[in-house]
Amino acid sequence: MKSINLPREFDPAVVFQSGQTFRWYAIDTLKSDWIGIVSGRVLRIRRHDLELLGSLNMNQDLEHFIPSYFSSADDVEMIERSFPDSQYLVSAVKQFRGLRLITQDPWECLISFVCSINKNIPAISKCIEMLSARFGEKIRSDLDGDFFAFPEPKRLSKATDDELLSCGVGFRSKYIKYISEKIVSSALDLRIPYALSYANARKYLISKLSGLTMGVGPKVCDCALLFSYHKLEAFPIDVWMLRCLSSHYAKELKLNSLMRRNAISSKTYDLTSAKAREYFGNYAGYAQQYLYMKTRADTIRNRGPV
DNA sequence: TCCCAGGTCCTAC
DNA sequence: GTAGGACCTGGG
Repeated sequence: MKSINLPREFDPAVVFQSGQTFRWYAIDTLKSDWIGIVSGRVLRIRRHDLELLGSLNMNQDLEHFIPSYFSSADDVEMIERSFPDSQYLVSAVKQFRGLRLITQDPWECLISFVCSINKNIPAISKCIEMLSARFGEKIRSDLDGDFFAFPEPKRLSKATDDELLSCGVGFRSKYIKYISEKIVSSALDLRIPYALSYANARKYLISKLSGLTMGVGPKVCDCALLFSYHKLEAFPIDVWMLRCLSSHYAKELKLNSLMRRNAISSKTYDLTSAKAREYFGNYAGYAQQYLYMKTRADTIRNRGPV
């Protein structure tokens, strides 16, 4: 299997620890060697080369898939030049050089971020692994240990509540069921948002999936739009971004007392993310990701791992 | 043991 | 319309 070159501005240790994706694992202490399970494939990255170690279908077209998954067409230098003049953002970009927003499968991304609700990152990864091991197809590979693809909507729609609960999804089980049933019944078509603008794609997903105990609120929706549909204006606001915006951008964004609690209303969310899009520009999603990483790193340095 | 986690939904006011 | 609480479960 010949190896495929990755984008020049790409640091796996940054990209895979940025909370965009939950199925990449460092296999050396220096974090230069990684294994990931992506869309039915087992991939390995060593420095800047990528190999395919296993797949549901060995004839898969990696030459096409890899540039798309790693968003090779993104001109990161141009994106950074488009950012506003902000010292905090400049230092974040410097600290996390090599970051890219990857382009994942929307279904896996959506369910992963539904699983992320009120969980920490290690717990999210574990939950997704358990779902895959229980409901996903086994991937043929030469490596020790078994690898499983992320389960298909059809399989999850048939899962019983007890089966889902055994994977640690907790109260999110009903969300997972509803969403997969909507896809199986064609009431929701995850291909549609590709062709829509950010605003319309968001309207589509929210109209199909918000309320009615579907579990997709503004934050989960923005994560799907940014991390799988590559809508780079999307600016997901979570607890970390709330802290970041209120500590560093309260004046620039004219925010008043965001941090009432560890949550914001959907109206405040929409207002705040609109201001952030205006301030950070067309690539606000990239700015968000740099800021997310810096805010977490600063917090961890001050008070230990979170 | 306790607090909190890449939020969302529901209820009471 | 919105503030406050509940929610499964597990990591630290």
